[in-house]
Amino acid sequence: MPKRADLSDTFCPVGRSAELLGDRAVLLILRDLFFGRRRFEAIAANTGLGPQLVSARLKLLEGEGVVERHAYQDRPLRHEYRLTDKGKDLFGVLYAMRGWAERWAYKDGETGGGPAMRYIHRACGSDVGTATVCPGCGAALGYGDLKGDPSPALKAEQAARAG
Amino acid sequence: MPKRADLSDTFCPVGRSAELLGDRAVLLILRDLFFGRRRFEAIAANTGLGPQLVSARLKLLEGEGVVERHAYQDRPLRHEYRLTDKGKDLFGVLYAMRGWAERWAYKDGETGGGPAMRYIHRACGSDVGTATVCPGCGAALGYGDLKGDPSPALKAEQAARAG
DNA sequence: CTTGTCACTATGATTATCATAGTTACGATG
DNA sequence: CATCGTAACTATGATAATCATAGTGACAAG
Repeated sequence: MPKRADLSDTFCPVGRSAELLGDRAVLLILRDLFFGRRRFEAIAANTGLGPQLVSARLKLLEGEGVVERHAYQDRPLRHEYRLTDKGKDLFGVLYAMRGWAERWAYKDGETGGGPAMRYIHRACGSDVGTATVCPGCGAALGYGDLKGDPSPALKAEQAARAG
Repeated sequence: MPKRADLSDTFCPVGRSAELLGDRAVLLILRDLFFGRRRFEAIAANTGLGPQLVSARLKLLEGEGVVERHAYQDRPLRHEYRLTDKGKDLFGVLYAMRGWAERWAYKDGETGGGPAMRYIHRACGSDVGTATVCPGCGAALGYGDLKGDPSPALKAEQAARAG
């Protein structure tokens, strides 16, 4: 493609976010990072993206201050990727995407009755459904407040991709 | 690009959303639709996207049931685009993106002190900041509950693009 | 000293994107 | 009645991002 117009200097906040988030690969990598996958190969395998794309996007995310490269061993030198505070704060976006998909993107019965991914409010134990506020205790929900529980179908899919 | 892997049959809800939302043009068009721009030319002008891209993405969004084409006059025949209920339900995603950008994507003073886009809770009049729950009355916030108020800088930028 | 793992980089074919220009249908202006 | 203007597109060609596949470097284990 030709060089796309730069949105990083627009005053519109959605435009600024779109510059980073309007990209399939970025979204999938962030999802995996939130899911706890920190290693390059694990991310590449689960997302199905080629190593070149994963590499490019992780560099981009690092440059944006959303992700940090961290050596987890010295001999041989190996790195893992972690979300920074700025990165963790993107949880609201991914959680909203998940909520929308749970409500609209599945055929009846496709997930076996429940959601593809259940979230439990750690503090009170309630299943929060797709709400932004805990239906049990009324608290606002952020990353860290929630415990994800993938459905059997989702778990099987991920296991298959991990090879 | 080569044909990218299809994510519409993954069990991961973020993956399904990413198939649609992991695209700059889609995000910008949705933003404009939420902002009240319904006409093709208005969207093309404000987003800065070429007519071919706008056309392709509106067709995609229509096919996904997110947008509806609606004739607003007969002679000559003219169409406008409106969000369906499924489309309006994407507000949470765009709102989360806006919140993240307001918190992280601006340099100090760049917006003149306040947010680039203020949101007021219609029911109680509170400025909601970037919260998902009204800080004034505690209600959960959705599209329709909020009244957007662009900062002078953002208003000027949009006026300039409208030509 | 061959095999395996991890984190990448290199290469080449494919195709989406952009900028620009053109089209269709109509109404209004001169 | 011929041109101009507007809205909503479609057509064309150059450019560049993406994918699949293969290869690299550093080390450890067998």
